[in-house]
Amino acid sequence: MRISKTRFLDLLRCPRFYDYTQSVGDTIDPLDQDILEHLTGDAEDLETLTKAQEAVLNGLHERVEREASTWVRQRLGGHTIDLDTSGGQHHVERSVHGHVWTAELDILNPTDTGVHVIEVKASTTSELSKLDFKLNGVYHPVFVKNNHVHKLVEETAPYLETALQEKYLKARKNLFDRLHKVGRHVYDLAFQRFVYEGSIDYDSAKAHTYYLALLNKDYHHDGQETYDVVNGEHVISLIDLTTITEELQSVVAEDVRQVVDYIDQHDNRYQNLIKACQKGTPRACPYLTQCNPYLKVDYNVDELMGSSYKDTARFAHQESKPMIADLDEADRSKKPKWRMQYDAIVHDTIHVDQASLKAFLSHLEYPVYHLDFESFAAPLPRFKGEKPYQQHVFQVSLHIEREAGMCDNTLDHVEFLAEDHRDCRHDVVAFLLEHIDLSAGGTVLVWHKTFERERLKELALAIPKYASELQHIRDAVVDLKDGFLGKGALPILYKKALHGKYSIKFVLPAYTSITYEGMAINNGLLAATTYATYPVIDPAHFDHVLDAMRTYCKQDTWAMVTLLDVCRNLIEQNSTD
DNA sequence: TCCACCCATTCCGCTTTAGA
DNA sequence: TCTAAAGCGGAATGGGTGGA
Repeated sequence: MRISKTRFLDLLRCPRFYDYTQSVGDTIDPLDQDILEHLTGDAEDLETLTKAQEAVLNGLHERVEREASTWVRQRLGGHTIDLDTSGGQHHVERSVHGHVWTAELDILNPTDTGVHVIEVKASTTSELSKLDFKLNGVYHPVFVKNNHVHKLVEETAPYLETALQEKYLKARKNLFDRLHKVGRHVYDLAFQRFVYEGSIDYDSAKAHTYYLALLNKDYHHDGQETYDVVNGEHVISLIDLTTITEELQSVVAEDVRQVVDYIDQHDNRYQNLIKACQKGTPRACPYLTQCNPYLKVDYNVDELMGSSYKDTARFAHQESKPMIADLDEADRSKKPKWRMQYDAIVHDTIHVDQASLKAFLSHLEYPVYHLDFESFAAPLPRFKGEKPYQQHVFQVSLHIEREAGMCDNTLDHVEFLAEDHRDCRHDVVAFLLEHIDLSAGGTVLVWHKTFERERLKELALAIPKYASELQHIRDAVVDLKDGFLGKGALPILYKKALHGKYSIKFVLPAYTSITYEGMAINNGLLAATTYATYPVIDPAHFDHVLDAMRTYCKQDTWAMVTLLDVCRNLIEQNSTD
């Protein structure tokens, strides 16, 4: 059998995976899954994209590879074999235990002194820097950057004092965990190395260095066409993982052996929900609901608020209680929220914390500006001051409610939409300052305030001239979600239709009749990808597409107007009792 | 005076949730 | 893919107490 890296990692999940591929068949084309994973993380939301749009999105990832390639040539010299060379990515394979293991090396870079092998990831150094640890209030790095290359601190300062050593080893251990955010990239590289070093292409007489190429989270673009070093930072960071991947070779060899055993054994025994299922992530096992059919059923224990996959595994598997209604008194009393959810399902109770809801509403000042941003995050920054994956706001919707309940869907609505890919930050700021007037008080209402507040902060940084005005808007932001979820041990509002969730996707159908069904653009991710693919949209349809985007964004803020009304009505009903 | 022990508080890392 | 906030639980810290 030929086993690619992706296939190998899937088979390694659990003993049962191989049997599923035999009996159920592949549920998702591995190639498609890779594209989806990189670009959106949610397969459902991409269904309406055309092939041309998919190609554009895929190209964004390829651009990162090209930048990495350019940077490798500049930094390390030599001659690179990559996407753009005749053969494309360098294919390698190795025969072990009667199977052929294959890998595609993103960049192979032979120089006079040795060979560099580089795996490019379209993710940032953010998680890498989170490995850093604190001792006595002082932060210590796990990777040290020298001459634009990150190396393990042990390779630059080998003698660490004992207390540091202990903490360091703990942080370092994450690099060996293939399910860890950084570790999975390291493991990928280690597998590439395993295959490469057993292939006919490998020349053991040469020195080999293994790098991960990531986007540098500390890079701020200078707005130029090409990516040069700006303030000592380059958009690509190279991580030297030669030592770690060397140590990982025995682990990979053991895992390869393990996969062969899984294939030979045809083990289809009952499998508990484990971390390797990657539930709730873009890398979730495609057979998750085959192993755990209860996950498809409404009101299962996975809906319990604040529960982890371990809780789900314990209830559903160990204790055979897959439904919230199955929970006994002891389970329910563990968390007030769990009891509330149980009551909502079993007794159909509707939870309303009148006092907290009143308090929330009394804090609102009118006019209330119902605000929503749509934005797009490009892996490679496009405009001056932007970082990799920085969210660029391209659309704003605003419903203005002058007095409680006084808001017309059309008359009190204003919007901004960028119709091309030029830097629109100034336009967005001008729009906000023109329409949001807080001089006589007022509230800026959003759903999930972290998002809009971060964008306002970035806009203030990008356009310092209006920093204080933007800060003023930012200070006036109130999260409508707080009126539902609240801050206490129990939410302010709950009913079983929420399924334990407070995203707009669940709240809207639970409390209103507003629906996004039948809309060409019906979620934020689709709006963002549509913006990203402007250049390939058929000009004959372009106006139609812009209309669809406007309709969607307008509906988002109108939904908030409606939900605020729902809150007020819940109070009124009670006070007339 | 020292130290073991208990309990309460704080710190820290990890996970979950939400937005695009 | 990214980010921040919040919650959780375990580890670390620190104060008080009592016995040697």
